[in-house]
Amino acid sequence: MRERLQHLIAERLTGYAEGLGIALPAEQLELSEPPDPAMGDFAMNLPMKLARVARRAPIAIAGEIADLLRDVDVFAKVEVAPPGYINLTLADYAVSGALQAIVADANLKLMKEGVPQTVVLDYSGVNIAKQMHVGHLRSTIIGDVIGRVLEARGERVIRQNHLGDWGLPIAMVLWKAGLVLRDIEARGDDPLQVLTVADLEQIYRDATAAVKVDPNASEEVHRILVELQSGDPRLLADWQTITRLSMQEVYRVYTDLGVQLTMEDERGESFYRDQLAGTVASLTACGALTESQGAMCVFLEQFKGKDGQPLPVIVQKSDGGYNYETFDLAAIRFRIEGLSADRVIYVTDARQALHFAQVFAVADLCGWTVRGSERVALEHVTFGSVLGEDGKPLKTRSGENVKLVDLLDEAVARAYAVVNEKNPDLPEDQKRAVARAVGIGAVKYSDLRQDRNNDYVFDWDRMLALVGNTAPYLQYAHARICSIFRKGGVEEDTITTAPEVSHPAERALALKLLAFAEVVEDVEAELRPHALCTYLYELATAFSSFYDQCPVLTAETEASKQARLALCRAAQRTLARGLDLLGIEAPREM
RNA sequence: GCGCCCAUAGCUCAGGGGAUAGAGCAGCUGCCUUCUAAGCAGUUGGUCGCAGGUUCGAUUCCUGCUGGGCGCGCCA
Repeated sequence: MRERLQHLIAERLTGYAEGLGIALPAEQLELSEPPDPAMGDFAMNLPMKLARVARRAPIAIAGEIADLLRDVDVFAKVEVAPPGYINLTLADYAVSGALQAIVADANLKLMKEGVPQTVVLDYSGVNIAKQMHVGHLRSTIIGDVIGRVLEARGERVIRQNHLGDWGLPIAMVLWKAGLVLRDIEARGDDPLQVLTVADLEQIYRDATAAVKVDPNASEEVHRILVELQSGDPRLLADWQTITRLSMQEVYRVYTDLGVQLTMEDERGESFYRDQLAGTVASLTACGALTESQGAMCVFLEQFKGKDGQPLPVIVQKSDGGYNYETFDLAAIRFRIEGLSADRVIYVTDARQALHFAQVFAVADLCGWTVRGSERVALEHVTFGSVLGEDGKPLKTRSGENVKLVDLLDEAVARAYAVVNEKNPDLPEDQKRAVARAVGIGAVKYSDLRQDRNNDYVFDWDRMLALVGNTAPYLQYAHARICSIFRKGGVEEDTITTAPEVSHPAERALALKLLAFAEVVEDVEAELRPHALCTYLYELATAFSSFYDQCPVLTAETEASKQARLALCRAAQRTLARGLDLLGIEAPREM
């Protein structure tokens, strides 16, 4: 709607602008919301911008522009307000018609025009032999929302779960896990049944403790890493077991969270093991490599270290092994050549910003990102850390952090207590389903609603809140609409009436609904899910207010009832779709 | 030392060159014989960290400072 108005107004004012000697592109027209809805539906500050170049009073220009817009059909009211605003009120038919056009589209006008891009989306990136704790939530759910939004816009998304499955920590676990596994096999048991990731974590902690005090142990672990990476069959078999054991627990969490990653998306560090030597060779071929202190490095002038000297990107360690720089470089090549990516998005915490900036620069340096006349975009989508009560980021492997499964269990338990109290007549299995949707939704939303760049201190009550600006508030609005349909015996798919927009609350709701597509566009452009949360909260607020003031089933006339039902239908579909983009369920009853 | 991010109401956060800076929580007042009160309506609460600069206009952009977080050679 906003975009259509911009073009319409730009067209109308072309002649006027030319008179002032100014070109007027539609995008340059800023249409904002007036501070008070009573002033109008849209506000334009163009007169103040023109006043500068025209060297005339803004208010006079506003008056002239208002006169030019006054006879446009879609405007019911065009008013000038000091110091130089023009407030526009749309005709009811225009609002209603625009909303009807959106609802007529199965995708609510989210799909973009043009050829889809292939977007490789790297997120979650869980570590093997480590339980997911609250710090792992962010990459997983922010990445998931980005994937859903890109797909809704029509892009082809290839998800990649870059597992931490081939580094030193794995060697630590393998070192101590061998005996445990032999023991289990001797008893004829299946390790996948009897071992848990918590066990692996304990093994890891024991190993790190041993390595700390014993230099021989450290050597042993490094030897194991080399043997694993050179294909020792026994170690590989154990590694496989540990990986599957870890991932089976990860998938339980993904399922709880409604995260769309599957085994097909698993492309961990180990996947690139046979491409590492080739990657280094390719760097040599492009003349980027230098040896320094026994390690093979790429030095980039733009990155300086503490001493002010250029910082190396180490791609092969002095012991001949590879590190995560090499894995990421190999992954870039694979994603561009093997997966035909037009764009690669990394959803990783902000602390890795330097790492990715370096790795991207190396890829550019060697021309890997050039394809024909196009350049493949490599983007790091950063996010802040989850901090402990001391204000420090949660340590990755400390083991004292709140486990994700515990957080989700608690969330569902608290939600169940509320469902049980508010809606005791609901069948038991439905109560459980609602509790899951509400509890998990609350956790995801509490993270997503905040700008991703900010750190936050982990807090149970904040993450599990069920009132105020939370997922349950949005779900509640949705459930209330469904309840109207249920009580009224309404076949919602058969609604074809135009929505009603005469009451201020109806109008506010309708106008909010008109903005859905542009918000999703914005979320896509900036890769910032919290903008969608903000919008959906405002939408739910507009609905709740409408719900309070405008009876639907007992509306004064049958025509009004039908038109309000149409408005409800639009709100319900938009809320459901918006929640779906956030990966949050929208129960029809709660 | 260099680099990145951050500072807005008691708390948690939106906003981002333009009209009286907005929500949630907490506090106070009303509203359930009428579509789910997980709600609605109202109200209290702010020198937008400090100092300069650009601009008709700065909380928003620029510079400096203060205070926090993070990163900076063989962990990932």
